[in-house]
Amino acid sequence: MARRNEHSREELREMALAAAETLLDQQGSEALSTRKIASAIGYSAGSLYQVFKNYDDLCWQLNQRTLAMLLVALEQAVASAPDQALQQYGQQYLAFAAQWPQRWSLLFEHRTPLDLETPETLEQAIAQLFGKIEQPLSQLFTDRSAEQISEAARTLWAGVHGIAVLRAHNKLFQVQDGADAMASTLLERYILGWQQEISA
Amino acid sequence: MARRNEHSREELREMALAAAETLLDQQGSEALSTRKIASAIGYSAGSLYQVFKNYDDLCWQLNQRTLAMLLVALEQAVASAPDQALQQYGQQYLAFAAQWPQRWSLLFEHRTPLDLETPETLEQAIAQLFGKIEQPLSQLFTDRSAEQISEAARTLWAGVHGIAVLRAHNKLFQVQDGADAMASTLLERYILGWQQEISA
DNA sequence: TTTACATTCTGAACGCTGTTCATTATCCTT
DNA sequence: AAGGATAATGAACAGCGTTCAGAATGTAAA
Repeated sequence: MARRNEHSREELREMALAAAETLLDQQGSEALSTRKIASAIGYSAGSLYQVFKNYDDLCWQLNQRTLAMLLVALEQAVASAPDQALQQYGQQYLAFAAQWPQRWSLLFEHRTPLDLETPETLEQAIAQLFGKIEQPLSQLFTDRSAEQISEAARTLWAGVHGIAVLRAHNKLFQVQDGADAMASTLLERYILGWQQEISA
Repeated sequence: MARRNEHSREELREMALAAAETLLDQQGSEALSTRKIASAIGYSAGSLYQVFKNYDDLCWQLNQRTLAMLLVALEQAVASAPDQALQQYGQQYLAFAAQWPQRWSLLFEHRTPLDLETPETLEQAIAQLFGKIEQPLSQLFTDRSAEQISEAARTLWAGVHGIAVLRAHNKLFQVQDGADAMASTLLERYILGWQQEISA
């Protein structure tokens, strides 16, 4: 038996999540399992239940880390013009989905089983993500209401997300960087069209 | 033991798929299993393997039926103006995803395990779907190349799909019909913006 | 009609999954 | 050193997809 108290609760949690991420990256979410994770850190599967409520909880915590990574990646975007900022967010999002396909997939594959609600921290992270998009949008459309800005932010993010989803799931995109161009034109034309709407 | 030859191969296949659809609609893809499907039609799980190569194959055939349904649903759209046709396609797509959430989810949840390639019939159905969107687009943008039309079709469909995905996965949409409005403005502004681009 | 063959179908088995829990092993305190 | 607390295990359970020997049934030949 492994030495008792060899690792603290927090250490065990960190080790398990790190091992899970490695396994996830290398073999995909299908190959993830409590036994494999536990074995990778020299513990038995049962021990994980001291740190995680269940397998779903483990996935939520993985997703939380992924979302934190995504937010950091989006911080990298620096642009003077607000439309450039939106473009950069879009490209960063697509790049992140391409760099961490398995972790990013887990973010959306993993559906809440209805009896468990989405953790609050996850919702906060998502709200933070939307806030980032709303900022340049409100700079571009100063005369629009907060609701309209919010709706536009969700629409544009959904659009870019849809592009990432289709790229990840199948081979609808012959050209590798087709997604980048698609997101770019989507954002450009949406903004242009909205401005047209206003001036009309 | 069940009577031999009580049902033909084709009957058995049809019964299994119908039972699977019922199970899927009522309990979701997580609850789907070979044993449950077989039990629902009075057979044992092993018998399914006379009709399906494996569970993945069963899912592919389910998805094929769902895609056929979707195509039929999109046929319902009739509009004189091409921009109205696009709007109707978008609304029909969102309506379909809302009416058959589980079947629609299975279409995209179910990832190919890499060793099996996507069935050709499925790819044909997807190509058919894109063709539908390209038609009104090419009417609106007669001076654009086929590649540009194709890219725009994929972009717009990805955008609407992204909206449907986000609505299906969580509660980012307080208002129930928020998705409809989002898809509508997405299409409208994209088209407007693209026209603006051309005239520039 | 009876026998022989061919096919359909089952049910047990295998290895996997998440999860629980009595038991064991270890540490800490008295 | 003894005893209590607890960390960790490993067997167990029910479920999963999948396989396959054997049983059950239909069909055709003798």
